[in-house]
Amino acid sequence: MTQNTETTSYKDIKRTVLRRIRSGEWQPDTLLPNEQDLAVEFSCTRTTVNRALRELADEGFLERRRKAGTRVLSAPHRQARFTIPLVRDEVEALGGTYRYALVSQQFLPAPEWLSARLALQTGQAAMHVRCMHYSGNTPFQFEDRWIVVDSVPQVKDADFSALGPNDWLVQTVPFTNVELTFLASRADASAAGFLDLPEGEPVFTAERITWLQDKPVTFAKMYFAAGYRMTTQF
Amino acid sequence: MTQNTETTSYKDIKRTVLRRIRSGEWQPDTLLPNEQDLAVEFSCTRTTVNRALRELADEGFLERRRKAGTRVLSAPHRQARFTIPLVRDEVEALGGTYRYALVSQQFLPAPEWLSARLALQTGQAAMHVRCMHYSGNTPFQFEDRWIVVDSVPQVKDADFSALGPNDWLVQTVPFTNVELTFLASRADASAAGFLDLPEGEPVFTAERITWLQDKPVTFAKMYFAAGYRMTTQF
DNA sequence: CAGTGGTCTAGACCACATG
DNA sequence: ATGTGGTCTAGACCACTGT
Repeated sequence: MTQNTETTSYKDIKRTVLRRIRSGEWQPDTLLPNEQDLAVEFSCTRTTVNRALRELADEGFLERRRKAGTRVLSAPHRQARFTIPLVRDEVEALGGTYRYALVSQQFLPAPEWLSARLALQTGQAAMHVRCMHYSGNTPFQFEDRWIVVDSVPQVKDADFSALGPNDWLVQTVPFTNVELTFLASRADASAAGFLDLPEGEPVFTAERITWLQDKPVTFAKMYFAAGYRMTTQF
Repeated sequence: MTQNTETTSYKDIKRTVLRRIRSGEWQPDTLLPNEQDLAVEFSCTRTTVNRALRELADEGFLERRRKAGTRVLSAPHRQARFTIPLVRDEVEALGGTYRYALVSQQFLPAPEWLSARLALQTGQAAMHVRCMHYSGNTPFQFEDRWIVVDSVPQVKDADFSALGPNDWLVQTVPFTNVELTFLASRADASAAGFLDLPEGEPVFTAERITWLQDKPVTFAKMYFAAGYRMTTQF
């Protein structure tokens, strides 16, 4: 029997199981039939059932334990997954027209706080870029970014007046590790000015540090406009 | 050949591949050998290699396309995964001693903003609970929660003086859907008081709405203490 | 067209946790 | 002690897509 005829595939099984959970047929805490029985019900091998249930467990819907069996999770320990879209995509998804503007671009020795944060040598060269992302003419995000010159020598000749530093980096250097942090900060004078907020206003802020095999590439701080919410459903 | 002797398992393969990526042996954009060749290298079946590579692709390290092969992702489109731990666990993970305190518990008709948010009938009954979570004697989180009585009738007799409403809910009602939102808000008088902040201070805030099969169960707003950061690495 | 990953089968042994 | 999920094998056919 091949898999593209009327046979049940692991995706069909996932769909069916999910439907039973959402419809309430399998309430939270319900113990599912074991893999062998489900294999009979779906007329496929246990391997296929196993894959379906394993993925549903990965996604946080089921809990599986040897001997105890598989049950519907009542209080999903599910991880929240936030897609971190590119600013442009996010603006357009909200129905706006994306516009980029460079604020300043300057070649400087890394300040002490940055050296400490990224484990740089004192006074290592860095490119400091500040820029704005708009939705139409409404400020959407103010970006304050440092790029480590030793890790990205090409940045000395880069021009960020048309292409944003994030897009430029993605095209130029790969990276292997990312640390992403969310916090609430207070708008300082420049952020407040660019985002058109009173100074001291709460601002949702994301910090992103990127490495290429243990070499720090960039540190970016992104200040979002008033009212920004980061939402996920699961 | 069985899988627990010295044979390579899919986890070994994942580890090895990840090591090669992180060490730079397989730079971003590198094309990996095909599954058959890797199966020979690791002396296992293609099925096993497939599982390892498939999972690494799910986790955002690789990109796989038929005919084109498998390559190392240069700019991972990876989703950020935030584990949302229970407050108690989070406090203890940071080395603190967790302490809970009830602030107020009151049986009220749902206010208009809540009815709108959860699609309730006007004036539907709700339980309003406010409480504090401490790390030692330091405020950690202020929680402001509404529980929909029609969805959770038992809440009429619940007593939140010792057990927090979140723990109580987890033990009492299952839920199937969650919406989680992060934002930066301004500390109002009561949040500021409980968190020991100046009024108007930026506060990292999480909102959580929970449903059981389309019936809204609870709305919770959690205000974190000053300096709170939510971090993930990937 | 041909090469790559995607999936399924049928069977096996094993690890683990519960009763 | 035993039932459940966890994993592997060996082989097969298929789906997609780049050349």
